[in-house]
Amino acid sequence: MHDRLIARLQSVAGLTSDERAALNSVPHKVRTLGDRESILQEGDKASNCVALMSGFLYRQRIIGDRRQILSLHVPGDIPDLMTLYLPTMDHDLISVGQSTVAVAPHSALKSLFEKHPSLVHIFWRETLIDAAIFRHWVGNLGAMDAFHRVGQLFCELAVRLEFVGLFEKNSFSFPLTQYDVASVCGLSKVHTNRTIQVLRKQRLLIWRDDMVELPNREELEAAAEFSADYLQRKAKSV
Amino acid sequence: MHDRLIARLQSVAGLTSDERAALNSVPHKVRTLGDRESILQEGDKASNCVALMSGFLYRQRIIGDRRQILSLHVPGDIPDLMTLYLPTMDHDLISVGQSTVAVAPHSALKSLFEKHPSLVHIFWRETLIDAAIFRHWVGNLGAMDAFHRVGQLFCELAVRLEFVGLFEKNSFSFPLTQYDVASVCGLSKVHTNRTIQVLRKQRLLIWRDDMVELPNREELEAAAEFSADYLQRKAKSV
DNA sequence: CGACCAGTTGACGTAGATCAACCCATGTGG
DNA sequence: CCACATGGGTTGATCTACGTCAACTGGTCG
Repeated sequence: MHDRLIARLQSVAGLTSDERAALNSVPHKVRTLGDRESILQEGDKASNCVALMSGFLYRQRIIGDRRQILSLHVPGDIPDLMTLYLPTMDHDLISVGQSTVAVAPHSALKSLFEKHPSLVHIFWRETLIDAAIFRHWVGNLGAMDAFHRVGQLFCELAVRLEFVGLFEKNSFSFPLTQYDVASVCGLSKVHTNRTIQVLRKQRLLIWRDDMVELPNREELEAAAEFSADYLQRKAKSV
Repeated sequence: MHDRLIARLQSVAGLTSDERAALNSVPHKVRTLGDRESILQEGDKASNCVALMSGFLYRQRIIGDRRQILSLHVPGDIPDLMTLYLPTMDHDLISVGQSTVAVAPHSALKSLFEKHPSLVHIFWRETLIDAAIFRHWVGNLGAMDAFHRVGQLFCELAVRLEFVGLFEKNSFSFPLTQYDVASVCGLSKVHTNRTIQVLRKQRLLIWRDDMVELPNREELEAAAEFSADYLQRKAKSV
C-alpha cells in the first residue's frame, strides 16, 4: 500500500514496525487514471479498494438534472474503503486531472486484518473521519450561504492536504474547475464564479490555472467560520 | 445491550448464538430521557456509547444563528458509536419526546471486540451505513428542492423504522415538530409548513399530533424520487 | 385566566438560479 | 497556418424558490 497512506496512519494512530511492514506487503497494483476517468459507478460491486497516491478523486451522484459532488479526496484517502462491507456502490468514483491509485483486493485487506487485528481499528477510524466530513457538509449545505460554503471547502482542503504534506507555501495543486466547486457546494456555476470573485477581492484566495494559494489562511478561516476540529487533527501531535 | 439492536444486527449480519450471548451480557445501564434532554454536547469527551431503545434522538450543530439537525436516530441505532475512536464530540446529541437508551462503557465494548473479533466488522458496518445516510443527505441538501427533501425524509424514516418493527399500518410515532423537520431539511419552518401542506393535499402524508401515516407509500417514494438502496436493506433477505 | 408554543397564513424581500451573451485559450482538422 | 469548435471563465438581466416578518389560531398548562 502506498507510502502516503502509511505515513498518514503512522502520524494519526502510530504504527508498530510490524504493522508497517504488514501494510507495506499488502499485494496491490498501481493504476494511472486520466482526467474524468471513472473508477466505480453507482450500482457496481467492488472487490477491490483503492488508495489514492497522487491527484484527486471525487464521489458524485446524479440527482435529477444535476450532478452533486459528495466529497473530494486527497492522496492518502481510501474513498471506497466502505465497499469492504457495503459492496454495492451508491455513487460514482471519478478521477480529476491525472492521478494514480494503489488497488488492493478485498481479500488481501481481510487477511491483513486477520493477522493484525489492531489495524482494523485504525482503518475503522479512517471511515469514521470520512463520516465526520460528510456530517460536517450536511451542516454546511443545510445552514450556510454560498460565501461560507466555498470558503469552508478551501479551508478543509488546506488542512487535509497539509496533513499529507501537499500544502506548501500556502499553495496546492487543484485541477478542478469552478463548475466542480459549484457541484461540491450545491451552487450554480455562475454564482460560484461570483463568490470566488469576492474571495479574490478580499485577498483570501488566489486561483490561477491548476494552482490555489491561500495568502491569508487565518483570515480565510475566520471569514468562513471554519474550525478544523471535525477533521480530528489533534492526532498529529501524537 | 438492547434487544432492538441485537435483533437488527441479527437480521442484517446474522449472529452466532455465541455472539448473541456476548452482546446480551455487555454491562450497561438503562437511562430514561425527557423531551429535548441532551445526552452529549459539542466538545464533550465520551466514555460510553448509547444504544437507543425507544423514542428518537437527533444530532445537531449550531451554525451561526441557525440550528442544523445532522441526523435523526431510531431505536436500534448507536448514534455515538464513533466516540469509541473519535472521543471528542463535534455536535450535540439530544432526545426528542420520551426515550430510553442503554448506556455501555467504551471499555466494555472494547473487551467485547477483543473476545469476539467478528463483532468488530458488524459494528464497523453499522458506522458505514450511518456514513451512507450522511452522504445521501449531502446529495439531498445540495441538489434537491424543498418538496423532495421533506418527502425523502419521511421515506427514509419509514424504511428505517420498518427495519426495527416500528412502522405498522403505514404509520409511526413521530414526536418531532415541523420546526425540527425544517432543521433537518435546511429549510425555514414557514416554508416547511407549506411543503407539508402540499404533501397533505396530494394525500401522501397524514401527520396529526405525534403520529405520521404514509397512506400511499409507493406514490410518495415516486414523488420524492426516493430509492432505499443506500440504506442497504437487501441484507434483510439474509 | 393569561402565557406559551406549534401551526398556519399573507405580504414582502433576497440569495441564488437561470438565461444569454461574450472572451479567451487550447486543440483539431483541412 | 488558418478556420473553427470546444470548454472554462466572466458578465448582465431577469426570474423564482425560499426566507423573513408579522399577525392570528387553537391547544395546553400552570
